[in-house]
Amino acid sequence: MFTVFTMTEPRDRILNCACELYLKDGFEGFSMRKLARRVGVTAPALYRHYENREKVLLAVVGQAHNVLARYLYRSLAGETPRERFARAGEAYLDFALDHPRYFQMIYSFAEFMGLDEVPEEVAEETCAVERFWHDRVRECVEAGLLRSHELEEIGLSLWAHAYGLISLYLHGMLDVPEETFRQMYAGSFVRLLRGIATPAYASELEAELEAEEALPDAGPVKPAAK
Amino acid sequence: MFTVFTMTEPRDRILNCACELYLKDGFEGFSMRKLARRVGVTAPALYRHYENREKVLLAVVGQAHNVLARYLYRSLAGETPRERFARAGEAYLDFALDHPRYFQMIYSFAEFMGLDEVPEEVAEETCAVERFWHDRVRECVEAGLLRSHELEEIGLSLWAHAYGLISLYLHGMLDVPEETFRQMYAGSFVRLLRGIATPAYASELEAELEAEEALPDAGPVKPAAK
DNA sequence: TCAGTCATGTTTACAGTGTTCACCATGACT
DNA sequence: AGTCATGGTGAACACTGTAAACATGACTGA
Repeated sequence: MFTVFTMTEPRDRILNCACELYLKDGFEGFSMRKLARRVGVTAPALYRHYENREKVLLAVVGQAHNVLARYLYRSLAGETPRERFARAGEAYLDFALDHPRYFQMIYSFAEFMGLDEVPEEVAEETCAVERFWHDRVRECVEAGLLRSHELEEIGLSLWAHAYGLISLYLHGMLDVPEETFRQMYAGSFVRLLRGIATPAYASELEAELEAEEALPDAGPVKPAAK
Repeated sequence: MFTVFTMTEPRDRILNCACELYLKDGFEGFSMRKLARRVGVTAPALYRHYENREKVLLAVVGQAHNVLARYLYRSLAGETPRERFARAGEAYLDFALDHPRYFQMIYSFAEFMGLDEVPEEVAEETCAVERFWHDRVRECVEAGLLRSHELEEIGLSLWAHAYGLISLYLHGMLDVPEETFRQMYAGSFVRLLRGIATPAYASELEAELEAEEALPDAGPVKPAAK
């Protein structure tokens, strides 16, 4: 028995194919019959392993969250709170640009399925992302970089801002090339940062901005990340 | 001929019913046969007036944009740039909370339909919203409230931030009651505002914040709107 | 060895979808 | 009176998600 594929549990084989199919055809093009063909089986067989289409896609959302978690986790390799913070912002962007369909899936699943409540599992995983942001903020508050007022809500501001920018871009509302968007993301990040930074850190950012303006074309793209 | 309804063009009757149906059943529940029943006609008849389902929904997106435009337009009644700016932020929020389905439709249409390009008409109308924000920002820059650097991108920051917050809330990711969310929106708005305000306006905001903290429960909910 | 059970598949079927086609009524204009 | 566009109909096609009934083959206990 050297063939790994036939060894894998049917549930996992289906999930793998479901991810492939979703990433290729998107939500609209995802049908149980197509999935079955890909798995090499007829459609009703899938119902032995997943209750229905919704549950299959729910599993795909889980995968999407796993991938996001890997990206975010990597940012913890940063050595200072400040660096971890900046890297987390980049990681979130990288995830969204590398896996746009996963990004959309994470946030639009309920909308797509026509549910008016987000399923428990999804809500939990989303909550984890929120906590991750919150931890990065708390660290920076303790390091004297960010204001301590409304600690809870600062994380939300950052999250919403990043999500909003990315979402508008992915929805095709911005109509700029990817590299340009990365710069806009970084720039916008700094603007928000100025609003939540302690006076000390804010004036530091200010200095970086002025230095950048002195040599406008050669300046660093992401001052906050340095 | 006193009956207005039978006088209206069939295209408009269909559009009206389509809006009703979409607002009631959402995207997932929107079918041509249901629409036909509502109009009082069989499904194929609809194709005399609209090329296909996509075009019908495109018309609904147009309606959604009209409603948004009305909300934004009202904010122009503000007497100073600063007030118009604050009112625009409120109007955007009001629209989203009053018509969540329209709000989602505006930004998720292409995603829902499985298109990878946003249709021309939608792109244009979205562009108009962006310009509206841009105008509010420009006014405030000229009035010495907002920094003049990166004028273009400041509008984007504001738009993305507002969109992100609202979108997360509507997707059920925030799990707070509406009134709480309104306060979070206002608070987050001020945080970003601090990052894009001129030093003079920023210190003014700072003063308001401190005043609010002096009497934490009785303070105004939206200092930026006053 | 044999009967039984369980996991996993298949075939068939149903109701619903978007859309097309061939056909038919009606009312306006030549 | 005849023509023609307008706006409707019913039947049909190729899909969809999903349920019910049935088949098969591996594993188990007697």
